[in-house]
Amino acid sequence: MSCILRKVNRAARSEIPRKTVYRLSQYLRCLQRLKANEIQTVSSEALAKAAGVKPTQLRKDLTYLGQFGTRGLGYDVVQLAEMITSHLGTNRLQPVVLVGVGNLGSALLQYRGFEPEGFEIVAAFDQMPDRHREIPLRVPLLGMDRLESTLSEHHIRMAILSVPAAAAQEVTNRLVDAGVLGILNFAPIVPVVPEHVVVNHVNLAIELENLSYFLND
Amino acid sequence: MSCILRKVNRAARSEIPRKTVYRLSQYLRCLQRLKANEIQTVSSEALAKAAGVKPTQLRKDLTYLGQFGTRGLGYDVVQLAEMITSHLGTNRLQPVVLVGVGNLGSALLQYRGFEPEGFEIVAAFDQMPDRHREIPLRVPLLGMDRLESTLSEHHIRMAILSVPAAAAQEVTNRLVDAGVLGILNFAPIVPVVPEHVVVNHVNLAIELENLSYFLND
DNA sequence: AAATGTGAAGTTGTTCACAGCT
DNA sequence: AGCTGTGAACAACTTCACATTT
Repeated sequence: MSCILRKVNRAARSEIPRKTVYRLSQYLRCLQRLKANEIQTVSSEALAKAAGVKPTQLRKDLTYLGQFGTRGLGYDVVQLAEMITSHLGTNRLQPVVLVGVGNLGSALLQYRGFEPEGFEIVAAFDQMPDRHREIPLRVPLLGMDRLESTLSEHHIRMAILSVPAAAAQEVTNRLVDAGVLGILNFAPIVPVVPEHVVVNHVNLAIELENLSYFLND
Repeated sequence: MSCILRKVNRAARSEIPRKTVYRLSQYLRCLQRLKANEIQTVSSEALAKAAGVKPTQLRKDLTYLGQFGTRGLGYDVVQLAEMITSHLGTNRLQPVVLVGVGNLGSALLQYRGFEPEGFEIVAAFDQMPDRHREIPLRVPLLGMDRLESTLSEHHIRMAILSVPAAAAQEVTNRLVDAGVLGILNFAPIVPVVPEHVVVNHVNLAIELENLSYFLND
């Protein structure tokens, strides 16, 4: 998405750099695989290779969490994983809503990869909830009139936005007014939001286009 | 994908910075909307706002393409769009394959958003092509044994990788050996590839996790 | 007057080189 | 000996200030 697009509207809670936070998530995934294979210790070199970064960068990133390695040996897999989780994880296990169940929205509902990471899509919304869709849905699909009530009922703080460009700003406004603090935006526009709201952008078409640019002719 | 993850394995073809290339795609999308609304001229301030960047950054980015604005006036929408297209677009209208038709792969096949940007998924591959899937597929779904022949037949240069982590490296090797130069990777590992191959990463779970980190408690 | 184009300054992120533990 | 931790050097990216053009 990669890349994909990102935007963070305000200062981070702590002084951990934006990009480091991002990579910590990656490290955590690598550690989880190591743990599954019952590997107990890992060097910065090995872990960095698995995460696709340089060893020095990994070590620098980890210094933001404190000192955790054993010199001459490496890092304890379980301990390091817990360490990262405790920094990243306070906000996890969150309910999320998805707004806009067209092509992409349906696709995202179909995808179950959010759940293992602690995010549950509790409801989906669409202007035409009864429109025929080719896939069976696994969450309640509600009309837009139910948006505000559902958000407040479940104390929703995060939303996935997959509506068409034309509707994105208006829907964003409603989400923000109803208390949403973070939006994962798949719409191909950049919605205007207040300072306290964070928007991360994902645009698969741009990712492909970007990839194609970097191919040699 | 914002983020989402990215990795570019080699020097860019020209001297346009990585991040600028990325933003040029965004500018192009904004220009296309302006064009659709029959707006003929746009200032760096207006276009930058639509793209979610600062005006000076937009102007600096455009510098890499040459001088195109009229001082005191702004940019010609059509002309600027063509300009950007001609820089980004040489590699577009490309056939792409998708490997790994599980949850996420199905979701991506369902999504038709690649096509307007000139990418066509010509075939999908899976280890179990006959496994029951909940959605109807719109492209041929073939077994992995057909991978190499299809790639060479269609002169495929780009692939979307959505296989499980355990299979990702092996599939990547086969893609690379069969001549694939660019991979949009949704698998939660970083595959090792030769220098000349470019991999862009997209990880939706990490995007959500990252978003959640930046919410205030 | 209004807006672009751009060198220079500032900021952020990455890598190096090596000191310091185990 | 091996590997981490980190200040310092380096590189990339962003923003500013303002000259320049229409």
